[in-house]
Amino acid sequence: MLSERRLEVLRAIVQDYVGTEEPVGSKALTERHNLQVSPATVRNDMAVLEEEGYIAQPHTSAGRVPTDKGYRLFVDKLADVKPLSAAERRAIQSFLGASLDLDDVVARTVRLLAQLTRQVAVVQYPSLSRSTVRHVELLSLAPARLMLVLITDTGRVEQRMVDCPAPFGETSIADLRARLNSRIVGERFAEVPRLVADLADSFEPEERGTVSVVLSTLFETLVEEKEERLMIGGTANLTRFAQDFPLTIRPVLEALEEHVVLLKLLGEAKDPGMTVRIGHENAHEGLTSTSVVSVGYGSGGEAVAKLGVVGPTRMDYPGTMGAVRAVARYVGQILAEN
Amino acid sequence: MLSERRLEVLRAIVQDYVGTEEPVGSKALTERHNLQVSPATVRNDMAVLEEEGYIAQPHTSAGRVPTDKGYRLFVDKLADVKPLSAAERRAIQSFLGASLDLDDVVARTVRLLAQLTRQVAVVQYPSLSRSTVRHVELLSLAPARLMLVLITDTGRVEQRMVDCPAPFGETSIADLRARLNSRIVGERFAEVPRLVADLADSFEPEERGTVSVVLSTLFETLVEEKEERLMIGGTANLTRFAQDFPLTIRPVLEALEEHVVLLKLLGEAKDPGMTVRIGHENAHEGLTSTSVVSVGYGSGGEAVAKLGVVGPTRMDYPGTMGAVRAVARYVGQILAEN
DNA sequence: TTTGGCACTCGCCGCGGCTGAGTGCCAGGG
DNA sequence: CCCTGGCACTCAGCCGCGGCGAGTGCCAAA
Repeated sequence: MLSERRLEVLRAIVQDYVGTEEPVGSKALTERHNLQVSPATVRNDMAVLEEEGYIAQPHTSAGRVPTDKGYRLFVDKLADVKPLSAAERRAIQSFLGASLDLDDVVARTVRLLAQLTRQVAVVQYPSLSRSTVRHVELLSLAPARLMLVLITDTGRVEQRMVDCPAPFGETSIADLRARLNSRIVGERFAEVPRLVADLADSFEPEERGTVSVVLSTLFETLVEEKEERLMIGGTANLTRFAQDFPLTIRPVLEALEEHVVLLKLLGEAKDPGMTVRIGHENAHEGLTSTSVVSVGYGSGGEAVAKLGVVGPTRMDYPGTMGAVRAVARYVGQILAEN
Repeated sequence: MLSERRLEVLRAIVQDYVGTEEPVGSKALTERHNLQVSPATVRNDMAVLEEEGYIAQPHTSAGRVPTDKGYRLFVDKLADVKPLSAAERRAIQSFLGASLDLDDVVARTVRLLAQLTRQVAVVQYPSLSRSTVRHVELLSLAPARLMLVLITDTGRVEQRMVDCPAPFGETSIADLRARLNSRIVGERFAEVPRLVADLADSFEPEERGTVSVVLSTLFETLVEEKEERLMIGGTANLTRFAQDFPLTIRPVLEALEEHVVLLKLLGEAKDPGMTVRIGHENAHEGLTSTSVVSVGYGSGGEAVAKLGVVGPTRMDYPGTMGAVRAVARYVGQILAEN
């Protein structure tokens, strides 16, 4: 177990390094933080911290830099989430308050988060399986062609074409529509397949085939494929780390374009509260020198999706966590009002 | 007017520079292209070309580099669009062929274009005002709350909430829905406001207010605000120009995040065929060192939107133009089949 | 108009020395 | 036992230097 002062030294190292982006030495530390001890003592402490793997030197005779393990300790034990300033909160409220529909909410949230944290923002659309059904609509576009529209309580709208094996009359459509709605409105999407499993049985034999095709294409595609969408923004912020540029930024941009990767990443954060994944804790190769701060959000009590930011491991964790959490809360509020 | 050989020299310079990314000198030119003249002659020609502003030297005693004006001449007079290889065409077809719906088509197109050109791809969603109405749907979500869903012939679906001043009965909704559909199905969106202007008049006085609110919120928002959307991809390709990195890439990423800017850019390209804007021809400041190759696409004869790529002025114009044109054609085909 | 020759320019590269921040170690003192 | 000041050592980064070579412009001859 590390002594109180050594933890304090680690905290100081993290703070200074985040601020200056340069390896920090013992002398600078004692000057910038009033540690009440001499540089020599700090040196000894740093030697111990290095021994334990919390910090490292880029090369001999340079200052120290926190390791992933060091950041982890910092985040877990040494840092508090920094609340936003009143001005920032007002900015959030006025910016998100003017949203028109779900697409707009998501788009604005991404911009806002990128701006507040000066990092790359990622916002997942409210997940279907965790939302409830507000309305189902069936439209006949052509004799054997239907369009199915789903509306969720979070305002998300999904539609899909369905090609029927045989023409399907208007009255049958109305019938199916009514039955679908009466069965599943207010239910969670995850429950829908179960709830409508036997729906085809109650139709005339010659219509049964069509109904079951509609139902299966429908729920398969909606639940499985279109389930997860997300929007990212603020990629220009990546250029702020001029460091070892092309090498660092390339794999990150590539990873960000792979929405599947990001969704998996967000999905792995099981904690419904805030999750911070640091450096190599991220499974994906392109993101091993970045940290991901994510949190669930949703209208009312439950989280229906996640949002967060991706930035260098050398980031301002307290500030970022504060911004992410605050934005998540306001978005939840906006969705609930909808 | 430049002599034939001087044009040939310019073409050779552009080709070599695009290939090597390094200023090209007179000797290298005569070696790599069989110009049948000596380096000294080429030097004289280059002096003239520089005089005329087609090429420039980064610094004394270095090779020459094409200017924007040089690229312009190259594109206009010296280059042919390079058709794709059979393999590439097959790739396009199989990749786009599997698309499910419009979102999917657009997403796949972006990926495809980015991959083919190894540059940043931009695809605009089919514009509403240039599409025709396939179907209009009105749903009652709550007594005084409607949802309006528009489906276009290109498969695009737009929805919007409408808060009514007073409750609106089911039969009235059905009535309005039927009248709307009978009036505007098959018509262009741009015509819709005109076509339904007098629709409210035919309703009972007490419903008139609601109907007109529905119509106005509706068409205003849809036509004006949600008109233009686009998707971009392949930003990781920006990292291929390691050159003066952070400075170059930053403003481009910023510009790409401003969809409004890109839409304006695409909109300015009046030519329904292919348009190439080189360097400073792009009004936006962040894009003055990039070129934009864009082309309209659409189902059937008319262009309903644009797609293109953004890359460094030093790009393979013939190849890029070939890829952009080919992709646009296939996308049009896919949309027409829908 | 083209060509070979020639002197000149100047960015790039590798070398070597200097500097200074930072370290590790040690002996002395609370 | 822990802290402290002192001291020698290390090494990345910076600067200036000289040589190299690709490339140029000019000129006189064909």
